[in-house]
Parts: sequence; C-alpha cells; structure tokens
Amino acid sequence: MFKHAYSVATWLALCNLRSVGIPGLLSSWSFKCFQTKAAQIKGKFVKAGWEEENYEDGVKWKVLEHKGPYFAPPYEPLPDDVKFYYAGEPMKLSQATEEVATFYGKMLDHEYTTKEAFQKNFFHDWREVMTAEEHKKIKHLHKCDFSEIHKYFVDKNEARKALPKEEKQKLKKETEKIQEEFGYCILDGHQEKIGNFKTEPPGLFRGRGDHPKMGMLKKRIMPEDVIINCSKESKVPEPPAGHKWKEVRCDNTVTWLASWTENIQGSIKYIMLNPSSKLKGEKDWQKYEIARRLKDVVDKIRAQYRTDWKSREMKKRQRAVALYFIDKLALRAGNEKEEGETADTVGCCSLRVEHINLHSNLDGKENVVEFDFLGKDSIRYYNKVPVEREVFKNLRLFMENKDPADELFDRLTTTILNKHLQDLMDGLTAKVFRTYNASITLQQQLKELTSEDDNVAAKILSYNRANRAVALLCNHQRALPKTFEKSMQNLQTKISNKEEQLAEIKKELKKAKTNLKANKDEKSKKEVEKKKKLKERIEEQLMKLQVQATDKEENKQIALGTSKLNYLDPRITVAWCKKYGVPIEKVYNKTQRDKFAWAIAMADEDFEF
DNA sequence: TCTCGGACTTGTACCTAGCACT
DNA sequence: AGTGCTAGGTACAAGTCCGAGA
Repeated sequence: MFKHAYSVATWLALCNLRSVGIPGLLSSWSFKCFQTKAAQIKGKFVKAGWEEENYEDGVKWKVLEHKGPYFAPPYEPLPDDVKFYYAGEPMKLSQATEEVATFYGKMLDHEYTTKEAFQKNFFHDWREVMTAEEHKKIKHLHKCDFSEIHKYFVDKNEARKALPKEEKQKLKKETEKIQEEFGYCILDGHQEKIGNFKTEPPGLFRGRGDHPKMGMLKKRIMPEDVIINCSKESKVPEPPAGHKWKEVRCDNTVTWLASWTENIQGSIKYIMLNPSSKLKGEKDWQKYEIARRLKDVVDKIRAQYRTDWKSREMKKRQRAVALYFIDKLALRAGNEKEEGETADTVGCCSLRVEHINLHSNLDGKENVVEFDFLGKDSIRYYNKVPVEREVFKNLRLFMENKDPADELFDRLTTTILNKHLQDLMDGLTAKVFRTYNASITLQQQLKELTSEDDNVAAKILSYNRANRAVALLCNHQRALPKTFEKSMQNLQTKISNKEEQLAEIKKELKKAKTNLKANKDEKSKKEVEKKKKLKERIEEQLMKLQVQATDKEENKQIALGTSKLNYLDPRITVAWCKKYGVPIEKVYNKTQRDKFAWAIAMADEDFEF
C-alpha cells in the first residue's frame, strides 16, 4: 500500500532530519542544524538523532505535548467619551452589543460595509446579542452612527505606530514570549514549531467574492469550545483559569493539536504544525512522489481518455473530457457545494453550461472553447483554448437541450472521477495533475530558459519566468498592486539615472584613454583601469535594474507564491540552483528554506522530477 | 450510493517590520 | 531621522478528498 511506503526512518535517512541524540534533551529540527549536518556529510544521508520509529498503520506520532491554543484577549470596553449614536442620540450600549458594534465600526472604510448582504447579516446577528431594551430601540442600521468608534480605532492604531522605540521593543518582546510559550510543541521527543497557535478572534465574517454569509458574527472561541489532542502520558495543557476544555482526547492518527467548530459554516478549525515540521515535510515529499509516479503513466492515461472521447457511454465521455481539461488546463476537481451556503464558484466537474462558449472559428483558430467562470476564492478564470475536434463535438453534445444553469458534466462527480483515477494509478486524484503539470512545466521551462553563461541576476529572471509560466497555468492571479504604477515609475527613473551615469563614465573613460595615449605614464594607466572598472560596475547595476523592471512588469498581475509553495517540487529548484551556481537564498527566503529543508538536503544537481 | 463530517492542502488579502531611499 | 515601499509573514477562507454510516 502506497500510503505506508515511506517509513519515517526512510525519510529521515534520506533527508537527515534529525536532532542531536542526547536523550532527554530537546532540540528543534531547524534549518541551521540541517545545513551544517548536510554539509558535513555531503550527499550521503545518514540517519541519526531521531529514533527509528515504528509507526503502525495511520499512526502519526507517539508522544505529543503542547500548551493548547493561545486565546484572543478579552474585550476591552470603549472609553466613556467614545459614543455610539442611534438616530442622532448618544446611546450607551451593553458590553456585548458594544463589542459587536466595534467589529463593524472598525471596518467602516472597507468596501464590505457598503454591501447589502454584509449589512443585513451583520445587523441580524448584532440584534441577537442585544439586550431586550436595545433590541427594541435599534431597528435600522442606517440610523446607527459608528463614526466615533471608527475614529477611536484609527487613532489608536496610529498611536501605536507612533510609539517610542522602547515601547515597541517591549511589545515585541511580549509577542515573542507568547510565541515561545505557545508556539512550540514536543512531538516524539523533538520540539516542533506550531503553525497557528492562536484561536481566531471574534469578528465579522469576511467571505470572498459574493458570499451569502458575509457580515455574520464570528463568535469568540472559549476553552469550552476547544478539543485538545495530545498523548496520554504527556501533561494535558492547562485551560485558562476558571475554564475547562470541551474535551481532551488522544488520537494519534491525526496531526492536529487542538480544534473547534466555527459558527459560520459549522466547519472545524484546527491548530496544526508549521510547514517546517517533520510531519508536514514528509507529507509534502509524498505528494511530489505521487506526482512523479504520474509521470510514468501519464502517456497511457492520455491515450486512454482520448479513446474514451468516442465511448458509447455518455458518462465515460464526460469523464474523459473533464479529465482532459484537468490535465491540459490544470483545472481543479470542482466538488459540489451547498447552494446558498457559499459563494457561487466552480471547478471542472461543477462547470455549468453558462461557463463555456463554443466557437468553431475564433481569431483564425478552430474549435475554440471560451471559459469564463469564478473558481476558488472567486478568482475569475478566463481562457480561450483551441481543443481537439472530438472534445469540441462532445462539448456541443453535452450542452444540447440544457439551460445555461445546468451542469455541463451532468453524469460526473469528483467522486466518480477520482475513483476512476485511483484505478489508473495508486494514489492518483484530480489534484495530482495540477501538481504534476506545474512541476514538469517548471523543469521544462528552466531547461529552456537558463543559459550557463548568464550572470546570477539573469538566471534568476529565468527562474521567475519559469515560475511565472506555472502560475499562469494554474491561474494564480493577484490584484494589480495599488502602488504598481508609482513604483514602476520610480524604477524607470532609476534606470534613466543609471543610463546617464553610464554615458558620463563612458565619456570619462574615453578621455582617460586619450590621456594615456598622450602621456603614457603610470598615473594615466591607473586612471584608465579605474574608469574601466567603474564602467563595468555601472553596467552591471544597470542591467540588474533593467532585469528588475522586466520582472516587475511581467509579474504585475501574477502571484508566484502559491505555486512556489504548493505545486513546484522544491527539489527541481534545489537542483537548478546547484547546477547553475545560484545561491539558494536568492530563490527561497528563510521560511521557504525551512519548509523545503528536506529537499535542500536531498536533491543533487542532477535531480530529475 | 448518497450524504456528511473530518482532516488536511491550497489560496488570497491584509498587515507590518525592516529596508532603501531622501 | 523620517518616509515610503515592499517582501514576507500571518490570518483565515475555501478548496480537495476520504471514509463512516444510513
């Protein structure tokens, strides 16, 4: 069974994930420790430190000890001089009502508060926490005046920013202390960083896109809501004074330390480990190994779905066309979702007739499918894609006699699709195609774009371009940064300044050369050398700036982070860095290096995805 | 086979520390 | 020293996929 193909021992052996083997002494599994160790043994990965764990099926850990979540600070009532007005009259609110009012007041200059659904949901939930008296009096949102509340928080924020250095230092120390106390756990004798150790503070729910629940009240999480997960023999975290946990359990088949149910969607929220942890890293590695196995069978799978386009079974045809989209366009699976509970977004299997347009001929191309739909996070997917004739014909067939709001693949669900994929390859699901296509694209693009004799800056531009190709494929967009135009202009100014500088120095160099010809003395010679060096330096600086500008322009609406963090096998990057002598820090920042520590230790320059 | 809860990954928006500038 | 500005974190929403139970 694939699931258990990688024992912890193998993994540790491979990446040398380890800590110093002094019993009873904790050590963190940090990059630093890694780097030195990896350097020492260079290429050979030796298992040490971590005991060879014999985990049974599905068991994730043996010992887990932590401090529980850090709770949001209690509500601080407004000072008396900050007033809420109803219908023009000042009104003192009960503490609970006031707290919810501040949630709205804080957001006053956010676009959310102008939306009808937001206002409606907020007002409804707000009225629920009001006292009978308040409830009776406060009947219309438009008669509520939160402006003093709003101003109070704006001022407070500014005051905080203007704090003297020492005060800021003090605050920083305090957050560090909290991080220290709650931010780590002990897992099988090793200290691991926790990802999110704080409960989410109360506030107003901000959905993405056109979310029907936007503005609803997100309730304060109390210890009584929280389930603690830790090992039996370890010390159970202490709940805050006067409180109890909802439950303390010991389930070592899951990776979370604490959980609670959130009141908006009724879904569960978890406290889990940081991506740098062994648990997460191992999972990440596995993910890419599955994608690499897809590489071996992808040709076969492609051949098969092409055959299936002509199947007599409608279900099979739909499955084959959907899979083609998932493979070619890196679409998400598209699970069905509850209508009215979330924003109306779709993925491949949930596409509706209204989301595509068929053009037999468009811009000189045949059989073009025009996609236009909102995907995850209500990000628009818009693409015009020429497709195979069979696909085109099938789509026309699928759309026959259907309303725009009908499902395109009415015989298909993600479960059906994934079951099929599972039969084709152990561990294969729809999302694996995204991982596979992203990683393979990076590798191809890097091969194509990088040239040996480029300098580091140019190589990094190539890397970013390869990364960009992937982001484009995965439709990882971002809003044009607000300051884009301005910062672009700044950069352009810098460039022209450099150019002027360069022209100047060229002139000077020429002069120096003439001088040398005339005088032929040591001093003139030195002068020429000096100017030459200066010229080279400026040329390099100019080139760097120009690269920066190109990069910036090409990147303005594309987000690289998501693919880098979630889709690109880090070993490809590590291998590329090693091969072309690019320092890894130029491509991965500290966090990324921590997350990908396993890959950094594992991959040689000849790693092939 | 259908539904739903649960666990875990993926994704963008927002915030801010700290850097490069003047 | 003050002032932008942005990279890089944090927060948390929104997906995917699995398996249990009716």
